[in-house]
Amino acid sequence: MSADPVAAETDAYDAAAVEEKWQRQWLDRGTYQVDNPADGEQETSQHAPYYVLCMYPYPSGPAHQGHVRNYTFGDLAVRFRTMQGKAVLSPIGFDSFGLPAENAAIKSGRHPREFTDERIAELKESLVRLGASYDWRREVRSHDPEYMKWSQAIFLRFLEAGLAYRANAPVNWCPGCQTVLANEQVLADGTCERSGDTVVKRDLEQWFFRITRYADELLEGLEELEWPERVKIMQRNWIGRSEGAEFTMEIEGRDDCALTVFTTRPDTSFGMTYAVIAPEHPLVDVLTTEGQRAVVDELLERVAAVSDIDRLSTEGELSKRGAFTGSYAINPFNGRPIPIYIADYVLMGYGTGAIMAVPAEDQRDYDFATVYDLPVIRTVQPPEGWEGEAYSGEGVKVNSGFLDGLEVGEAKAAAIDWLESQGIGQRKVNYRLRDWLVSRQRFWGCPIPVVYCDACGMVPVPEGDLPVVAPDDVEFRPTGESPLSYHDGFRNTTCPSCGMAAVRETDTMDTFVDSSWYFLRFCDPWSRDTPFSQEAAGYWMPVDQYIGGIEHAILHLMYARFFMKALSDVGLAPPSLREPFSRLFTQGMIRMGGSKMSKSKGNLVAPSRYYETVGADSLRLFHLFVGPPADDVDWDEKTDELIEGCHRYLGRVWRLGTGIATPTRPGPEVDQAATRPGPEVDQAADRSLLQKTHRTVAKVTDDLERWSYNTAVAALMELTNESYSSLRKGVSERALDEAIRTLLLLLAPMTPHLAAETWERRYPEAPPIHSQPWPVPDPTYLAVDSVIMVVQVNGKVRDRIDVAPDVGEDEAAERALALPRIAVALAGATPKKVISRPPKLVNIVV
RNA sequence: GCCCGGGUGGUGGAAUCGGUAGACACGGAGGCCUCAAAAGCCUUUGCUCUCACGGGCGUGCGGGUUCGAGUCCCGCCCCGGGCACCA
Repeated sequence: MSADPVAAETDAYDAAAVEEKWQRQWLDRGTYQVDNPADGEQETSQHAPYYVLCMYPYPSGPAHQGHVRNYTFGDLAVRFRTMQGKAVLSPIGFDSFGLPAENAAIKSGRHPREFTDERIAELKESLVRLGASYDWRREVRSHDPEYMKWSQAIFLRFLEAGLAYRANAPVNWCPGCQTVLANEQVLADGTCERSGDTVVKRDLEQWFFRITRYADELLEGLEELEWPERVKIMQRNWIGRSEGAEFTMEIEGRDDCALTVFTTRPDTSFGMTYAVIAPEHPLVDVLTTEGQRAVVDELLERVAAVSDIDRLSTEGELSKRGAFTGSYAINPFNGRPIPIYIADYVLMGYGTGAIMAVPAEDQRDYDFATVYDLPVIRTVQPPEGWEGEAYSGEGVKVNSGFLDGLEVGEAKAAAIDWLESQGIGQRKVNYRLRDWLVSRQRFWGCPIPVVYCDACGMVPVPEGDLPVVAPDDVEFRPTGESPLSYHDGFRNTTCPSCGMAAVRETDTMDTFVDSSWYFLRFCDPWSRDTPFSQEAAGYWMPVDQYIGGIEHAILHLMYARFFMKALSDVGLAPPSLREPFSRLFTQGMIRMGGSKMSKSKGNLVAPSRYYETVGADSLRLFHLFVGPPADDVDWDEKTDELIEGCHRYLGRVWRLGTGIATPTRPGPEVDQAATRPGPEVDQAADRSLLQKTHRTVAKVTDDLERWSYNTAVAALMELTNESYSSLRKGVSERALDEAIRTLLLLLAPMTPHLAAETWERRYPEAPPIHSQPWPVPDPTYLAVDSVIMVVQVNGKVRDRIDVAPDVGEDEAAERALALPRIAVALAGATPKKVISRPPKLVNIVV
C-alpha cells in the first residue's frame, strides 16, 4: 500500500490535495535552496550561477493578483533555468517599512510592527500556496534590526564619502495636522486628505544622497543593459542631460547683484526679450520694486500651494502664473534692457532657477509673451511657408549680430565662445535629475543614524552602536506626526564624540533606501561584519533576471543603480560591479475598473478563493495565458470564466497524463483503456504526433526565452489537443508516451504541482520532474517538407498552393500564373508586374 | 500638462523581419453520451451580401509611403503608468 495520501485518494484531479503535498515536499526537502560556494569551489562547479529575482513586495496582507502575476513569472523562470542546469538563486523578502502600516497605527494605536508581522505571515502563506520556490533561509525584512543595522552602516559610509549631505528642501506641510504629508496624502485640489486644510510648502533641513554625481554614468550604463527599451527611454528622459551655456547678466541700475541663467539655446540670445526667475529664487526680494511688491507677493502665496506637476503643466492661465518684478536685466549680447518676471513654471531645482526667454523660438515663452504683451524677435529664419508661432527647428540665424548667417549648431558654439571671451559665461551641462531626498518625517522607517550636539554639531552614530532602533513604547497621535519627534527617551542621547547631552535625528530614511540594496543582502544574508561579503556578491551578482512592475521603471530602478555604483565606490561591493540588474522584465499591471489594483483602492482579489477551488496551478496558468506578460490585465466579471477554462484544460492534461483520458471517439466502445492504444499502429499518425511534439519543444523554449508565455501555453494546448486526437488515429504507445512525457516536462515550470504529481504517477521510478533536464527538440522532426503559399491578385488573396520551402522565385511565379482561379481573377488582363516572395506569397499586379 | 506605453471578432488575445488578419482560449449555437443532469467528447462561430458558387468590408479616427500596412511615417481621439514623500 502506498503511504502517499494523494495517490491513495482518487483518480480525479484534486488540485488542493496535490498542491499541499508538493508544497510540503519542496519545503521539507529544501528543493530550491542553493548554497554559496565554499572557498575555491567556484571554478569546479558544474552548474553556472543564475540569479532570478522578483521585486520584493510591500507586505499589505495576503497576496493580490499583481503579486500572483509577478511571482508566477518569477517561479517559472526559476524552475525553467534550474531544469536547464543552472544553479539558481531564488530569494524573497519583504519591503516592510512604509506609510500604510504607520497610517494603520495612527488609526488604531497599535504598533506598526504588529501589523507588519501579521501581514508578512499572510503574504508568505499565499506565496507558499502559489507554489513559488524560494530559498527561505535567505529571507530578509527591511524592518529587521539586522537589516536596519546595515542600511544605517551604508548611510554612514555614504556620509563619509560625501555622498550624503544636508540641505534645505520644501515639504508638504499641513497646518491643521501640524505635520508633513506624503504627496499621496495631498488631494488633487491641494488639500490634506485627513483634515481638509490647504497644504503649504515649508522648508526643512533634510538629508540627500548625491545621485547627481553619477548622472553621466547612470545614463551611459543603460547602453549595456538588457532592459525594455521603454524603461531605458524613461530613465534617459528622467536624467535629462542637456548641453548649453550658463551666463550672467547685469541688472539695470544695480551693482550689488547679477542674474545667472542657463540656456540650451545660447544661439537665440539676441531674441531674448525678457527673463524669468523661479518664485524661490534668492533674488526675488532684491529685484522686486516697491510698485510691484503687491502682485509679486500675491503670486508667491499662490505658488506655495501648487504642486510641481501643476507648475510644470502648460495648462492653466499664464496671466495668473507670472508677475513682473519691476527690474530689468541687460542682455549682454546687444546691451538692451529686458524685464525680469517671476513665473511658477521655472523651478529653482533646475539649472540656475532663472531663464532667458526667447518667444520666437520657444512656445512656452511665446505664450507668456503674448499674455504679457512682450516683443517677439526671430533669430532663426523659419522654412518657407511656416505658419506656426515659435519655431524651434534648424535654420539660418537672423537679427543676431555676429551670429547672422550661421546655422543653429554653429551659432551655439560661437555664442558660447563669445561668452567665454567676455568672461561672463561658459559651456554647461545640466541635468533634470535632482539629488535624492531621503529624509522622511515618519516613524515606520529606518532611523537616520546621526545625533546633533551643541558642541560638536552633527555626529554620526559609531558603527558599533548600530542599529539605531525606534522604541516600542510610542504613542501615535492622530495628527500623523512621527512619534520619534516627541519621544524623549529616543530623542535625548549623549554625543558619541564629547559625551555631552545631544539629540538624535528623528527623521527616518525613504523606504527606497531599503529596496536599493536588498538584492545584495540576499547573496549573503548570514554576513555578520559587513552588509554582504564581496565574494558572495561577486559570485551571484549582477541579477541575471529581475522581474517587477512597470510602475517602478524610474524611481526604484534608478535608485538601485545609483546604490550599486556608490557601494562599489565606497568599497562595500566589488569594484567592477557597477550595475545591479543585467536583464529586466517589467510586467503589466492588474487593472480593475480602470485603475491599478492596490490595497489603497480597495480593489483586491485574494488568491485564496482560487487556491481552494481550482487550485494555484489553474490561477498560475491563467496569468500565463491571459495575455503578454508585459501587458496590463483587466480583471473583470469575465475573468473567473477564463480561470475556469484553465482549470478544465489542466483536467485534460491530468486525464491524459494519468492514463484515464476519455477517448474522443464517441460510441459504445468508450472505455478507460483508450490511452493504451490498440494494435493497429498508424505510422503517419506517429510521425505527425512526434513532429508536433518536437516543434512544441522548440516553440515553447523560444517563447519562454522571449517572455511570450501566453503563446507558449497556446502551443501546449495544441499539443494536448493533438495527443487527444491521436488517440483516435491508432498512434503507437511509444509515440503517445513521448508526447505526454514532453508535455509534462514543458508544463513543469508553469503548473509545477500538477506536473510533479502526474509525472510521479506515470513514472514512479524516475527522479522528480523538476530535477529532469529541459527537453531538447530532435531536428529530424523540425524539418518542413511543404508550406502553403498565398497567391494574390492586386494584393487580394485569390488562391493558395502547396510548395516546397525552398521553391525558387520563377517557379513560384510560374505555378501561380498557371492556376485556374488566378486566370479567372485576372479576367484576361495582362499582369503588369509579378512580385514573387516564395515561399510566402506571389502577388500579381494588373 | 510633460515623459512612456496601449487601442485587433461578443470577450482575453495571435500574427517573432512590411507578406494568409483572428492561432489558442472564453462565451454562443448545434450534436453525441445520459432516465435526466453534471462532467466529458464532436462540429460550428469576425461582420455582411448570396439558396449556393462566390463576393464585399474589416486591426481607434483621418491622411501618407508601398505591389502589399495590424506592423512604417504624419496629424488626431480615447485609455493606462510615471512625474521625485504610495510602493
